[in-house]
Amino acid sequence: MTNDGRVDPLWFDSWRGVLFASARVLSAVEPRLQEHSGISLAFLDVLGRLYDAPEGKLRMQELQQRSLFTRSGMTRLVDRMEAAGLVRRESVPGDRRGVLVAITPEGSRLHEEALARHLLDLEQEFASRLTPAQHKALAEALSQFWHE
Amino acid sequence: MTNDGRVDPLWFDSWRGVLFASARVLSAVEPRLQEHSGISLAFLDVLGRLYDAPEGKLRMQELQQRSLFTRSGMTRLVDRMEAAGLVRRESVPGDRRGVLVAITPEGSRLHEEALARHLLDLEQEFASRLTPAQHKALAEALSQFWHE
DNA sequence: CGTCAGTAGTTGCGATGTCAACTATTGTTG
DNA sequence: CAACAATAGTTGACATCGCAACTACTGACG
Repeated sequence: MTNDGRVDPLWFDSWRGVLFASARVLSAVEPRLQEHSGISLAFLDVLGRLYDAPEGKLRMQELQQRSLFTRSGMTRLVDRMEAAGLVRRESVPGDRRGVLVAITPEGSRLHEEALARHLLDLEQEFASRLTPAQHKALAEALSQFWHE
Repeated sequence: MTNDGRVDPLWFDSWRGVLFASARVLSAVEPRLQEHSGISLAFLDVLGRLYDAPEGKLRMQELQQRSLFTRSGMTRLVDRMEAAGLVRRESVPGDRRGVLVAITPEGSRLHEEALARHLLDLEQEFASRLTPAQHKALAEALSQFWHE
């Protein structure tokens, strides 16, 4: 039914590769993170950003913009992380509308442990399947999608 | 707070590239598909598989295995597509447990139109940002993730 | 043949995420 | 400085998806 077996343009396999690689690796790695550290990738992602931030704090706004979530999505994510004791909401000095999200000591500890294991999982599911030259090529070709 | 600015192994930028490329391109392209053709990427994906299948029919099982959905997810997806008149459930001759999903004429028409536009969107958001050599490298490096 | 493990698909329930509307606060402008 | 647009974040209603339990049917084995 295809218009003779080859509809796809030249770049299509490259797109499919990106799509499937991310989906397959994520679905392999996320359950393990959940199992080992009891958190989702979204949690780890936010923990990481706070961990790397000055004083371990960021505004909701900043968290949201650097992530793949919407504002309301970030609100709910932080709700859950706060309920789990990993972050704390604080007020922003000088702007009573804003909210500052601060990582707790428990959040920091969990982040360190979870990230270490997570990197091992990623190593196995993704990194080890490509050569160093391939990693270099991927990084260069695709950096434009996150580098701003 | 990072253990001095560089925790990440060498392959990390390559992974981040894959992750962000897929997320950013999807979130750019999906709303446009929705707007132009009124369907989600999941719909288009299933339509495509049926369109390319002999007689435009596949079993639930086959649809599910070739996709990124679970069995229950595929049940619900097909529910919605059937409600929209794009596919029809039929019985499998010789196995009364099974369900055959058949694309309708309306589904075929929609697929043709939606895919054409979708490829243009992908072209713009993904393909045009890389050189042919880069596409070739990506395709070769990442084909292992979908090529079964 | 009758029993019973295995397979196909659906469904209830809960988790997660979006959109649009809302509240509260800030900033701008005549 | 009063009025009003803009910004920060939250909330309610809803869509989507996975897991585990369920139904129905098939096939293998004694």
